[in-house]
Amino acid sequence: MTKRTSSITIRDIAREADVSVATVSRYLNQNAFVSPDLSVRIQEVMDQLDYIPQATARHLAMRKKNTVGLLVPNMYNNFFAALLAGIEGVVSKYDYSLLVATCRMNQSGGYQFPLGSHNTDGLLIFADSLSDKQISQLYDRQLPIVLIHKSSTDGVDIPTVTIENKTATRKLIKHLIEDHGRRRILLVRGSENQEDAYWREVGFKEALSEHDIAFDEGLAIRGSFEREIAYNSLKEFLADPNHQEFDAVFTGDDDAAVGIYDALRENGLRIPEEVSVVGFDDSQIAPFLTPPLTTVMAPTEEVGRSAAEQLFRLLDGNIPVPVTLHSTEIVLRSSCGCNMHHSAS
Amino acid sequence: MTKRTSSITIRDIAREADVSVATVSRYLNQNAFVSPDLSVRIQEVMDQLDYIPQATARHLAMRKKNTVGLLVPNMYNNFFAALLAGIEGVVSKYDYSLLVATCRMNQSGGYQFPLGSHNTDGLLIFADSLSDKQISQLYDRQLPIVLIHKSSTDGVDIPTVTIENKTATRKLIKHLIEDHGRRRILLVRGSENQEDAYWREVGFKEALSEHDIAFDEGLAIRGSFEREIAYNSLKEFLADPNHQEFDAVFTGDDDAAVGIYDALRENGLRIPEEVSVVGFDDSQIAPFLTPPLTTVMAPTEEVGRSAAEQLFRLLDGNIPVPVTLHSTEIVLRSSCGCNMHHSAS
DNA sequence: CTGAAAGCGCTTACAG
DNA sequence: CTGAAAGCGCTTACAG
Repeated sequence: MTKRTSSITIRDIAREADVSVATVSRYLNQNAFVSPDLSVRIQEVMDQLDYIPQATARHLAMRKKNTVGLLVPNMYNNFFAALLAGIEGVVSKYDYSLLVATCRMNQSGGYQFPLGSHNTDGLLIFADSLSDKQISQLYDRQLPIVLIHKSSTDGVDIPTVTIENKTATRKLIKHLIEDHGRRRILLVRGSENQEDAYWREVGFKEALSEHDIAFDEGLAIRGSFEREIAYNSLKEFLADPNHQEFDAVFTGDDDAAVGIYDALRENGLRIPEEVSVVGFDDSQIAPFLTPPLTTVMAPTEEVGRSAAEQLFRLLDGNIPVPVTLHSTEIVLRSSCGCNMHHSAS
Repeated sequence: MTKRTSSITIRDIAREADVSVATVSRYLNQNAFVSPDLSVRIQEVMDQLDYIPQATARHLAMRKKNTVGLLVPNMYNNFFAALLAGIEGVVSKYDYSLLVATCRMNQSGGYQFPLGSHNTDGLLIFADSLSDKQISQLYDRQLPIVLIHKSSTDGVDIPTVTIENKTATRKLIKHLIEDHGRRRILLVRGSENQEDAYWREVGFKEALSEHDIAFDEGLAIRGSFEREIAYNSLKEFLADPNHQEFDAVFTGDDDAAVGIYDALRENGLRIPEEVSVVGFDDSQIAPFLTPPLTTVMAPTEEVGRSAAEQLFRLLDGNIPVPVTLHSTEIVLRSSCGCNMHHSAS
C-alpha cells in the first residue's frame, strides 16, 4: 500500500506564519485567545497552503477519537436505514464520526472486534451482534456502550434503548380476539436469544390468557423473522394431516408475514376471510401487501437517535437513562379483517 | 468530555515481558521474525494485561488510517442498505474500517467535509453527495476516490462505478410500444444533475425515436424519484383540462411509481388497462404493488462491492478500471399489461 | 497572549 | 534476531 503523505503539517503553517505551532493549534481549536494579527497571518497561510489538520494526530494527543461505532449483525435488515439515519444525525451534530461494522456472534471468541476501544470512544450495539460475554468484556474495559433492541444482563448496567414489544403485541392479539372473534391463533416464533421475539411471545400469551385461551404448543411454528423460513415452516405445518386448525396467525414480524401470505395462498386459505394475519414493524412493504398488513409501528429512526444521545451522555460524563423504551402502536389495515374496502396507502 | 485512558500501552508490555517495544511491535504485526521464547513471553503478558493496541497511534506512525469513508446524500434511500452491505463486505475483507457520513451539496463551500484526507485513506462518493467542484478539490489533494452512480467530470479521472440506465430504459419503453401498443408515454423526470435520471431520459427518448414517435415536452412532468413529488406532479397535470392524453407512464424510479399509482387511481385510471406503468430499481415494494410493478433490476449490492474494490486498487497503487458499468435487466410484471393473472411474488 | 518542550502510543530505519 | 532512538502530527501544561 502506498503511504499517503498529506505533506503539509502544522509546523509548516507555524514556520510560514512565523509563529509557534502552539499558537497555530490554539487558533485552530479556538480554545485560547490568539491576537488578531497573528490570527490573520495564520489563516492566510492556511488558505494558501491548503492545510488540513490530521485527525489522527489530534486524537492521539487528546487521547480521544471523536468517533463512535455502530455494530450490527448484518446490513440487510429492513429497518437498518432508518436506524442509521437516526444515529448519523446526532453523531454529526456532536461533530463525531461514525464507524459501522457487522459482527456475527459465534466468532473465534478472541478480542478482535472490528470496533472497540482501539478505534472508537464508544459503541452502539444492535440486538444480538455480540454475545453477552463479549459485551461484558467491552464493558469491563470501560468502553462506553449502549445497547439497542437488547437489554443489559445482570451485573453490568449498560443503558438500553428499545421498543415496547409486549404491550403492542398484546393489543394486536386482543384485537384479533375481541374484534374479529379469532381464538385459534398460530404463533410464528422469532429466533431464540432475540429479545424482541421473546417479548412479543410474552405479549401474545398474555392476550390469550386474558381471554382464557390456553396457549397451545401445537399452534406455534418457527419463523425467525425471515420470509423464507416462515414460508417453509408454515408449508410444513400445513402438510401435516394432523395439524391443528387455526383462524389467525401472528407472524412475528412483517418480513415473515410475506412468507406466511404465500404459504397460506398456496394452500387456498383466504386472508382475512378464513385466516387473519398480523405482523410487526410496519415495514415499507406492509401497506402494499394484498391485503394490506395489520401490524405494529415502531419508531426506528427515533430509536437510533435516542441511542446515540444516550451514548453521548456517557461520553460527556453524564448519567444516562438506564432504559429507554419507545412506544409502539398498532396500525390496523385489512389483513386482520378490518376496513376491507380500503386501498393501500 | 472525559478523556478515555486505555492506560495500558506497548511500553507496559515491553517492560513486563522484558523486551523492547520494537520487539513487541514486531510480534504484534508479525512483520519480522521474533524468537519463539520472546513471542511466548510477550503473548503471555499481553493476555494477562488484556492489551489492545491503539489504532490511532499506529495510524499516525504509519501515516495511514486503514479507514475508508462513504459519503451519501442521505440514508433514507431505499437501496442504501444493499449498497452498504456490498461495501462493508469488502472493506472488512481488507481489514479496513468504514466511516459513513451524509453530506448535502450546497454547504458552506468550505473545506470542512465530514470525510476527507484528514480521517480516511480514500473515499466512496455516492451520486450527488458532493458538487463537482468539491470533488475536484478532494481529487487535487490526491485523495483516492471512487464515484458511485456518477461519472467523473472532464479533467479529472476518477474511477466510476454505476449501472446501465440507458439501454435498460430503452428496452423498457420499447416493450411498452412493441408489446403493448403504447405510444403516448408520460415521462416522469428525475432531478436535474442526477446522472441516473439523465441517462434514463436519454434511453426513453431513444426508444421513442426508434419508433418514430416525437418526444413531446407536454408529456413530461417532474418526479424527482420521490413518491410525494411524483404524486403531486401528476395530480396537477391531470387537473389541467388541456393536458395531453397518455396511455403509459415511465415513472423514473419505483418510489415515484407509488405516487403515480395513487394519483392515477384517484383519477379513475386503471392500471394497466388504461395506463401502463413502469418504474426503475426493482425495489422491495415493486412486487407487492397492485398491480405488481414492471421495472428494471439493478445489482446494488454488487455496485457497492465493486466500488469498494476499485478503491482498494487505488490504495494498493494498482490501476483502477476507469468505468465499471453494471448491467441491469428489465423485470416484467403486470403493471405494463403482461401476465395479468400472476400473483405477486 | 505566546513559545519551547514534553508527550500521546505506536513504527521503523539504523546498528549491532 | 533485538534494541535505542527518532519520528508520525498534533495538544497542552509550564513559563514568561
